[in-house]
Amino acid sequence: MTEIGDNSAAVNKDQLAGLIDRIENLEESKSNIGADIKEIYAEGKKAGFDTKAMREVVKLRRMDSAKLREHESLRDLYMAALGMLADTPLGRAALG
Amino acid sequence: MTEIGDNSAAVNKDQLAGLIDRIENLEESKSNIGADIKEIYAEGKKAGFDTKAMREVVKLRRMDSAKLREHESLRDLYMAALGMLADTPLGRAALG
Amino acid sequence: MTEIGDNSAAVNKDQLAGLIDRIENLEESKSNIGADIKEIYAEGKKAGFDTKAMREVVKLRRMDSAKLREHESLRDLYMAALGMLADTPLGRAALG
Amino acid sequence: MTEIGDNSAAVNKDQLAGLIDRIENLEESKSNIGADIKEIYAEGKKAGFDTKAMREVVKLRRMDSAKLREHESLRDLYMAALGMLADTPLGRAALG
DNA sequence: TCGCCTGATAGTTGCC
DNA sequence: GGCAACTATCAGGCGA
Repeated sequence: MTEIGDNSAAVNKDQLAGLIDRIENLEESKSNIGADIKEIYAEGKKAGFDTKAMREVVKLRRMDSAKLREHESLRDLYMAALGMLADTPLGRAALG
Repeated sequence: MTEIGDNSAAVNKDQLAGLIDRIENLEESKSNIGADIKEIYAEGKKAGFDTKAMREVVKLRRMDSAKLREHESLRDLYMAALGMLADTPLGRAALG
Repeated sequence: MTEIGDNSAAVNKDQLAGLIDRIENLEESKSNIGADIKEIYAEGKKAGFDTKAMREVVKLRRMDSAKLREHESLRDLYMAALGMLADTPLGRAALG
Repeated sequence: MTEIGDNSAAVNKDQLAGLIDRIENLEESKSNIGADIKEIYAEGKKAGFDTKAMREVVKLRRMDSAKLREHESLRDLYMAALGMLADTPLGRAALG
């Protein structure tokens, strides 16, 4: 066991408390932002937009386009292997 | 308060216990099946398949195709509105 | 670049189909069980039980066996790791 | 049949772009905060704290203020609703 | 009955 | 590379 004298313990206590405090503040901010985002989706919904589609747009835009295409290729390959690439726009694009 | 005599209380106790028991058994089965599914994905991964793509295939197959196309249309419409439908297979399909 | 050609699809086709099939079967079972559970709640409701209360019983019993234990072990671990904090406001707050 | 034509896209285009833009900005903030939090944990680690224990402190403090309260109110509600069960094995298990 | 909101589940990411 | 924590999505229940 390392020796924990009063001083070093005191230092650590304050230090730890400081770290925890900073983390908790940041987490609260993060949480507030989450709420804000939620509100915007709600706003979009009231304006007649489809929330699910909005979310997917955001997701697609966030994805690196190289990764995105790789993922799509793979998925389409699997779909093709299952004989399911017939009559969707997606399927046609992949086959084209 | 309704009057709850011993008999009626007894009946209800057993009945309730039975219901709860059946529910808990079913929930356990459900949970086991979840674990089984997880295993199959792991198996697929070991066989060299991309798990993420597999999941999306399952998801797409599960979706009612009418709903799926509606969702895709909407998403593409939004993407188009944002000027982002240029150089992906997806985009070309939607524009085509 | 990975080669996305006929052969790679051909080799794994049956295997993939098998995996997907097994997953879909399990998902269906799971879904059926969900329906069964729902029925039991309905049955309980017809028998005069309060559905919400029933759900709470199930939830609470689930928590009691899992989460409360986790909570305790979490607390123990925390106390062991951070015993040095036992008499600070922070420590008291966390332990209290 | 819904009309998917130029006009519907045109009408909402700016509005949609605005919403998406706001969301993306917020998500970026959120993501930055996440990075900040990560840094603080790293800082704590360098200072000799156990990261896992730190995370547990944060988690526990979060639980203490939120979940434990919920757990209690759940239990109260359950007790009120099902007081009739107070002295059955089931009841004792749930209440115990 | 519809919309909202919470709780459950699935998916992703980061750590070991 | 597997495992565990966290996040985001989805579905079901509740209240208006």
